[in-house]
Amino acid sequence: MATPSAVTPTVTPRRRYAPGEGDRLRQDLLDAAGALMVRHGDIDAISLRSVAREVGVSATAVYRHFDDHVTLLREAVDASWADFLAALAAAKASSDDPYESFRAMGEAYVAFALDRPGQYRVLFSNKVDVGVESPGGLEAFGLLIDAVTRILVDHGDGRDPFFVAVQVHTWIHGIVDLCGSHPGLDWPPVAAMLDGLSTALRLDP
Amino acid sequence: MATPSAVTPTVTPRRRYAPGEGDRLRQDLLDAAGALMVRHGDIDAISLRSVAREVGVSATAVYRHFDDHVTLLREAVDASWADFLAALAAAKASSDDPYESFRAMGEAYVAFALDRPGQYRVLFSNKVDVGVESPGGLEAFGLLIDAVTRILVDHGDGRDPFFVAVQVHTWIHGIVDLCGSHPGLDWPPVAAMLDGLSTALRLDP
DNA sequence: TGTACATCAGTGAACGCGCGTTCACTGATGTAC
DNA sequence: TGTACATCAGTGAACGCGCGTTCACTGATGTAC
Repeated sequence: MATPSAVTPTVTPRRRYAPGEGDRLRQDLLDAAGALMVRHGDIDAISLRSVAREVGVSATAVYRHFDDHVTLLREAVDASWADFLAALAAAKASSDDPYESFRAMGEAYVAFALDRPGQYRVLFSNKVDVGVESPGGLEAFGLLIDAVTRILVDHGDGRDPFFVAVQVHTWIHGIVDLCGSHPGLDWPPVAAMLDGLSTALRLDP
Repeated sequence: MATPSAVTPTVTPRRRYAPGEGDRLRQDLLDAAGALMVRHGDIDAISLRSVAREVGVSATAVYRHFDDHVTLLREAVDASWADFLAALAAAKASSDDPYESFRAMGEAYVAFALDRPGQYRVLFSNKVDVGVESPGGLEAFGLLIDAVTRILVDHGDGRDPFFVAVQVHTWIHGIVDLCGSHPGLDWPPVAAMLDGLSTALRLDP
């Protein structure tokens, strides 16, 4: 048996950034933490050393850019919220029609949650003992209230937009969280579930 | 300053079980694991040593009753499913009226989830990389399909009971998971959300 | 183009900790007499 | 009632591991000449 990779090792060593470019490692670390979130779906499973390993750097190098482990994770979570918010905002702005805009938001929400269930879980299924609320979540919820309000106004529907938005959010969260957590079961198609949601909540055109 | 507890230590040492009674420690360990689930809401946070510590026993003692760490946790999760199932079944059987029975199930579901959010999370918000489906979950879902079917029949409603049961489950899961994960936000009252659910899904009398 | 050098991106050894698991053991208990 | 003893519930030290964090350091890079 020849060992063909004896000369060319499988892991090419990382090239260090040039002086002045060192801050790029900071972004690499945040990206790596995001990738680990996607893979593990549990923020507690993301160690400082695993992030460094993912980038190909020693654990000590992390301390050049972040105060400590929790600071790194906090920033990575904030970046995930920004991703999520951007996806939702783009979907919302994709149409002037309230119904199409709402529907696009729902699809973007579901797509984000099912494409990256781990990352979604980190954002929305936080630990019981977490204390602080993320501003990203509130901002995303604001987008939803706005979209629902436009539909209710269009319908001349007197329901409370906040309450209906909570209904939409709890339901859609339940759909993606259960489907994402138990992909082995044969759920109805997501599109059918979204149709069922907007019909039941009378948010159809 | 006197130290009044110098003679009577705060932690009274555990009395060992008598010969022949040793199996009782097994139940104590499962109970302790359940208590830690309630507290942490994350099965990965429950170490073998923490369960032993909770009971007041050395880590080694666990091995007299369980093969290893994962066997202990698996049995503890199974016991939690049994708890949940029993609560749901009792609520279902509490009335012959399909609507009252359904409503009682909903309230029992919510009560379980909000009283013990950690335990609920362990059961329903499993990790992304978990492989096996629990039979307890399927059995509980069977109860729900049955309850929904009775209402649809009573209504002469032709909808697919499975689909409607999935709608109920996803929604109610979303409600308790979001409310449980973010208790700091001012959600509408749970009773109002349950009313909204049965109205929107036309499961009212 | 060639070389000396200061900068600063990144390293590697070490620490104390909690973990799962093993091993040989200890000593409280109920029972037989 | 009193004592010797076998049983077996539970212990404590030890292991190798990955973790977060610290410390003193190294050596690749771009630049000045």
